[in-house]
Amino acid sequence: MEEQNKKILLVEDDPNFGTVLKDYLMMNDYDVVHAKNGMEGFEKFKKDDYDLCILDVMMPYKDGFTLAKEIREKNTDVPIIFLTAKAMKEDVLKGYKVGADDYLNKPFDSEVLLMKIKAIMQRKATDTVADSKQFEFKIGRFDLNSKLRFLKFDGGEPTKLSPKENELLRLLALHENDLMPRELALTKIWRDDNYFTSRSMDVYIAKLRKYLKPDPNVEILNIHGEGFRLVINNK
Amino acid sequence: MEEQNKKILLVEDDPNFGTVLKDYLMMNDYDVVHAKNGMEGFEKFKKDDYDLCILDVMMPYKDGFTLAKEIREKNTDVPIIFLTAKAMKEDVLKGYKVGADDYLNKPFDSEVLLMKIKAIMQRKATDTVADSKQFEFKIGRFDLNSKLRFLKFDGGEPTKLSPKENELLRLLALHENDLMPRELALTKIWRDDNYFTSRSMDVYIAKLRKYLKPDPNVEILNIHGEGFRLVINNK
DNA sequence: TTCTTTTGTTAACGTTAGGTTAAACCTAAT
DNA sequence: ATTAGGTTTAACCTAACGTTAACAAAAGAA
Repeated sequence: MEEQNKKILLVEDDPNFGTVLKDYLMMNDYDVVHAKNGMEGFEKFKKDDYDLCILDVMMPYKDGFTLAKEIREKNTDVPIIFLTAKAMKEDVLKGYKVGADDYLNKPFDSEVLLMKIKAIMQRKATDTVADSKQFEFKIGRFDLNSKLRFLKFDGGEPTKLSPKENELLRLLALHENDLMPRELALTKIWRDDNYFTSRSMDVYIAKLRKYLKPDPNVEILNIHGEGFRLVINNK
Repeated sequence: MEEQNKKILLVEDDPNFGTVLKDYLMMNDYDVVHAKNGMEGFEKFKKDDYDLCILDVMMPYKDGFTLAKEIREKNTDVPIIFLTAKAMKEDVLKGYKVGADDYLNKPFDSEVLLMKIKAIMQRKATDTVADSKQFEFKIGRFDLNSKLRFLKFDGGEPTKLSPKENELLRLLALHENDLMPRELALTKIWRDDNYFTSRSMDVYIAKLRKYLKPDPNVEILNIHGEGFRLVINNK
């Protein structure tokens, strides 16, 4: 389904090589942002979160090492791979000192780069813990655990929720007693707002109402033409 | 505080080069054990815990790749650096597939090697903290010893586990009652995430469920599209 | 009112993920 | 060579999910 692709920041001043490399990476299911020089690279880096940076060493205005240092100041963890034309020892050492994760001499084999990327990403795979977001909600007599995707009534047997059910209920809970605009759910969960996705959402609202029936103090109200409202009557 | 030196297993068949390298590393405050071939390398590896393995690829009796595979069966986490005379692409790819952390072509500069070692150690320092020392788990009425790879029920006869069975159960136990993402197991244990490895993992889940059957309070639940959850009902 | 649009609900369908068993495939050890 | 242990691939089946259709009921507009 919607498995998020890994995001790569590629900073390479040679437009031909840069474009070819970008296309190659994108063909291999990476989201690539291509910056043409160090300045632009840093701007783009600040604007978004990346899973990996590939930096050319020799660039006008701001070389790869300087850029890497700036990146490291903002983020100690992003893996960095350097690309360099010459195989100079000083450069390699300098690179590792700045916290490089790997090093490649141009010209290099693209498959090798791909393997290195994979290897590096795998190392980082442990850090999935990052978002200790909000996963647990109290909804009347229900408990929603949106990480493990289940709904418990009075602490009894948990009901399993499908991804869509789960996301939708979570969105409603996030807006408890308030309007949850139709459009919000459609763009966030269905990633598209048209007649069919809208109907699909209505189907899911019906499902959720069924799940929530056991507690008469919990209901999902419709606000015609606007969206839905999860109300919890606690007297 | 007595900071323990890092322990390196160096497997290199050229006696001259091996000795020089060993001395150089020891001068830089590493504890180095030098094995002269793959066989000996594996023996030494089994006898002790190492923070890093440096393996020559071309060796008589047992080449570096084979050795690496055996090492990986015992330990999924030790960093491995390959040394090779020729810069063959196939070799490099093979190396990364076996789970190499880095790659060096002979002749190489010793300072470069040192930097690579430092870089790798640093990486491991951050992400190995949490789980590296955890080998024993209580799973309901079972005891899992993931170092010796066996599972005991009620303290009775231990069932031997294969490396994959063991690693998978360990990962599940590490995330007890919580989600163990599919992707995590695939990248950490299978080192690749595709249709087939995913199916392979499912086969192992089935095996584990069989092993765990004797205790009805222990089960592996699936969270569709996300992963698995080892639940232990202790009433 | 009557017409139109939006929402409620159920059922059917197609697709994909997962459960399980067995066979095929290594590769190290005999 | 043969065998045994471990792992992958194949095959078949069931469960889970999401979309769409169909029809009914509300709500709002005319």
